[in-house]
Amino acid sequence: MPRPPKGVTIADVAARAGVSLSTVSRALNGNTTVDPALAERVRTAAADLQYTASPLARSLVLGRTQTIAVVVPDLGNPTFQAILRGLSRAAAADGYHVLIADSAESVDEERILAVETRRRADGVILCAPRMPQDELDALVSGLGPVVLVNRSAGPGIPSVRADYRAALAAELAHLYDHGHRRFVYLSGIARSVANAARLEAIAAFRAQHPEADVAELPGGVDFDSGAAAADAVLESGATAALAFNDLVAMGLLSTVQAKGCRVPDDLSIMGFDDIPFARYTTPPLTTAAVPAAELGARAWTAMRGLLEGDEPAPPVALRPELAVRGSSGPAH
Amino acid sequence: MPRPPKGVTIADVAARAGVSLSTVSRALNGNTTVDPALAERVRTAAADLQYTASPLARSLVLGRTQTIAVVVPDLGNPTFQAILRGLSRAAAADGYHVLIADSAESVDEERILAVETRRRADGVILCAPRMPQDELDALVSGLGPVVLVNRSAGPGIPSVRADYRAALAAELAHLYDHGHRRFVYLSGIARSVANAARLEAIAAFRAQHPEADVAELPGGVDFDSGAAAADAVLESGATAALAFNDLVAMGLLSTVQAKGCRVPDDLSIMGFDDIPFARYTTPPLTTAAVPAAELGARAWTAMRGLLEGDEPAPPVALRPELAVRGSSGPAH
DNA sequence: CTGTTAGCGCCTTCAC
DNA sequence: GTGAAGGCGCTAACAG
Repeated sequence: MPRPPKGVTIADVAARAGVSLSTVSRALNGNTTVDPALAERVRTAAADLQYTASPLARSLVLGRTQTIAVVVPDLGNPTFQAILRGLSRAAAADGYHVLIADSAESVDEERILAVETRRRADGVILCAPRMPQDELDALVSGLGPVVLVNRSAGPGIPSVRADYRAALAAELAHLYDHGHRRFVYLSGIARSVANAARLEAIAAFRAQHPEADVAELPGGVDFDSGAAAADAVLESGATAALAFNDLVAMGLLSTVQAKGCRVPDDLSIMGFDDIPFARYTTPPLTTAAVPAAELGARAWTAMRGLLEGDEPAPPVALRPELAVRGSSGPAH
Repeated sequence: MPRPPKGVTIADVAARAGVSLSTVSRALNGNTTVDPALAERVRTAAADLQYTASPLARSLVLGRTQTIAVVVPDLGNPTFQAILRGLSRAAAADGYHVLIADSAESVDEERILAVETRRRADGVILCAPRMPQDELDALVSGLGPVVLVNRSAGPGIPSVRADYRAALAAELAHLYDHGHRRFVYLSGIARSVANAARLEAIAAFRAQHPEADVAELPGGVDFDSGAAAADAVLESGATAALAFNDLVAMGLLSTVQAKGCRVPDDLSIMGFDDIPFARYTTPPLTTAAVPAAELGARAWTAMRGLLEGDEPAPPVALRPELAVRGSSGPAH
């Protein structure tokens, strides 16, 4: 029902209203002043025919698609889902559509998809955590309107990110204040910027608290990596474990408990991200709440600015808030 | 780097190769037989100029966009995320792009978005669990290629769904076989088809086992609704609770345990969906594993068939598999 | 204020 | 096999 019967074009409307194509175009776009009587005739004709201008034809002539592309490494990752959600709703509120592309964690695909989707959209919002900096720089340089999520690349490119460094620093400080002196950090992907930021925070912490001991344990990004690290964590003698993200923390939490370790009495565990289920573990997971949906919304805001010809927005760094829950407590 | 400097058009390629526009078009599309030598010249010219045909112009003249639209009620819902993920990857494998639209749980928006995105895409895949059947029928009738997820609407409209009825029946049977006779079902949204399917399964179960008692408790779809139902469940005297979905089950699980109820000894709890975290609760949640990603992939397959002019694919109903984990056990 | 004329960039009959 | 011309549906100069 709600669709134009076959292919009603602007010419049909013009014919029915007894005016020219341009008049229809103008009346419908409220562009130039059109005689109110004619405008009305056009509008009713359009309504009768259920006419809507073809977005394709419009895009071609206007040079803009009212669409933005979003490239993410994995649609299955809760963080990107939240970003996408915030982004999508913010863009929709401004009448923009969202084209998504899942690179399946492949850097090559990320590059290809960015270029390809760019041609169907007015700009691209890029989440490319693993792409080497030089490749990223090269990519964005020729891409037109780009907003980076959790990355940066030169002053002209807006970037929204979560301040991982500050967040991990807050976690460490919180634990330190509660008497913890021996920590273990389960690192994520070694070469990611997100991991680098965590390491910076750790380095600063070590400098500030020479008596504290922060061990690093290589790991992955998922539940299983956390589970796999359980023995090593327990053997380390640490009283507190900081995981690269909530999934890792949950894997660790679940596994150490199964081995008889009491959380938080024997071991405090902190995650990172505050994915929806973090509050539902037993005990609920203490974590740094990354405002992913807001990150997405901010990414859109920056993109909209670019599209409207504003100066590139300054980088925004959202400070994750510490969500203290049951998985962390004082050291014993 | 990887982008055409400004706006390289087919004419530029033609000029550089010393041929006509048509030849370029043909050579690049491998359409008609083109002199191999010329074709090669065209290809190198195109490569030199980094030329790629404008998808917009192509879409306009060809009448297809190589894009499909997906309308979901909430991008934040793990089930739709999984569907989207499977869909997106399957479509990408066939060279199609995905335009997403989040209706924010609004039926009105669903309708509007479906119509609107349809014009920018070759077809739309619709997840509209709450839309009344008559509205749905009216909507799809004029929409062109449509595939429905977890809904159906007439023989011409392909539909992929999870067989919720069979799945809940399997859950009930499993519990019954383990000695349970008093059940409580936490219903989801009353008017949803997904809930109706569950109720059918319950009705059949009651008919088959008159001695069993299945109480219904009205509820919602999220963790909090499950938590809120905890007291009522405990007071009901049931030995097994079946939740509308995993979120509800997790809320219930967490809350009854906090009240001292032992799971599964005092109460067996079963969820529905098998969202990624279901296996990570304590104890791990028994649930019916809805193959959401495959549902998405199948939706794409059906859509591709439509796009290629095949007969509408017959409805597919994927039978969720029972994932028996720690939250369920024999009745005591 | 309105109609006519060019394109936007591409593909596809038509003649050659 | 190749080029020239027309048109996909629409908007933006131009006249009038």
